[in-house]
Amino acid sequence: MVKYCSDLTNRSSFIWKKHTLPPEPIAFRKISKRSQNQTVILKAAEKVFAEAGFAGATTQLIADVAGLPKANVHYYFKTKEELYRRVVYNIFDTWMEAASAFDTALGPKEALSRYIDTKMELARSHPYGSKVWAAEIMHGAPIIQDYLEGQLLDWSKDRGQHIERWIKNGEMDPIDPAHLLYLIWSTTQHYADFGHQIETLNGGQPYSDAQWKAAKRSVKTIILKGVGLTPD
Amino acid sequence: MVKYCSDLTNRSSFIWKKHTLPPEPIAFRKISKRSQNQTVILKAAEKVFAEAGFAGATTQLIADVAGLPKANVHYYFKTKEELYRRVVYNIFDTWMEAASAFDTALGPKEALSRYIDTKMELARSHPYGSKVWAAEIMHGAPIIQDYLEGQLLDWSKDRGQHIERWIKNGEMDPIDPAHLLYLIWSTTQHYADFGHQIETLNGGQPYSDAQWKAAKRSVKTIILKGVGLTPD
DNA sequence: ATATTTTTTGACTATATGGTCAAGTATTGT
DNA sequence: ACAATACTTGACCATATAGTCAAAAAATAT
Repeated sequence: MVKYCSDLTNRSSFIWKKHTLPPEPIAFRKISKRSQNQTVILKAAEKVFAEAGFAGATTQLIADVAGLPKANVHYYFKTKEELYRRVVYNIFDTWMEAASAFDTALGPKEALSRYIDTKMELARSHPYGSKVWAAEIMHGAPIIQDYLEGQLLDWSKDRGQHIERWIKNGEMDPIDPAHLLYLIWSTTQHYADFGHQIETLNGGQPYSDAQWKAAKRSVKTIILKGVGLTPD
Repeated sequence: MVKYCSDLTNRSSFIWKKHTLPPEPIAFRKISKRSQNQTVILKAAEKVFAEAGFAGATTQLIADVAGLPKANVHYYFKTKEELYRRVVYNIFDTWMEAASAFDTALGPKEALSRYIDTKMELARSHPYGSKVWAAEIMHGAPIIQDYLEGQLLDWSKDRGQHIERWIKNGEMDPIDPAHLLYLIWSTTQHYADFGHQIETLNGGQPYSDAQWKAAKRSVKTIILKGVGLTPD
């Protein structure tokens, strides 16, 4: 895929007076329009898929949230399924990128600690993505199955081997690596997927910065101690 | 609601030859037919809602899974939403019943240990219910919000106070009770909600009895050690 | 036996929604 | 300036589906 500029660049947020300012480079504008609209639509779609599920998400609602007419959404994404695919792929990419925080060059304590932190931050910053992912898996991973069997399996095996090495070296207590990973995944994602429940039990208030910090600390403390490491 | 007999009794599993066997008591049969069909429909609905989501679940599919014509489903449950409500209420009841396994009369080790065991067993025996619950919360708890603010909040507060007492008595390490509960909920439910992912990472094989046992053991080990208790 | 109530079921309807299209507008290339 | 390309959008259509209904069958009561 060719990329002329970052999707994050959003030059349309400026208001250009006609003919009073120099035109942008051609290639830039050409791509910008597409990628700009696609980004807006993808963001809206992620939210709507998360809150209504695939079947409950209507292209009309996605269009409304994106602030575009429905036909325009279909201009950029042929079908609702294609749009959904793109959303799911983006989430998977984000997650795999975060997975690199599990850096086995560091010791178990640092590696696990940083991985948990990263996952918690992702739960906070990408709650919609997390929910879409959860729903995708719960429905049998119709779209992402190949990736599960490929990249995710490889990553899990690799990290599992490092964990087993640490255990053999006496750097942490013996535990089945798979269950440790599941525990980390589930706990961190819970703060996104069940954010509504947590908010309700928090007196209807969303977590403050301090509460997020405390949550991260609590989760890290239990898990690290749980595998025989000493949290700071 | 009047109940003449348990829903679990299923006398239709026998094949009665016409006029060769004595008829069942009238009151029994009258209710039996209703509750029997309702039970079948509710079970089918739970599965379909879990696998397709509320919007994706069609009454036709629910009827097919239940082995009945669609109109018959609507005879027992006026609307799809009513059927969904009943499914969600049943799940909540099951969960609150399991919540009593968190018996604070026992010490922290036994209480937590049994609660985790019970939740793990529930994840294994009621995976569909768990998924429906997860989706309900992820979509903002449109149906179950009142129960979250009532029963679940009360239960959590109560158990939280007991945990704090244990901590004060030096029976376990200091930890915010809310995060401990979330960690237990998320981890145990993960084995239901993300069962598909776990199965994929398990070489496409569902967990055997031994694997479930090992999973329970691993989860209990990490959590108990994580709060300063010594697992067996 | 007969009346009454409950259950069954195919056929039907109203509506919502994914997707199309063609006509128009804006942008870009020469 | 002009042609070509890319984007926009209201109107439209085919289909799927929640829910209805009436007529019949079965079960139950008297």
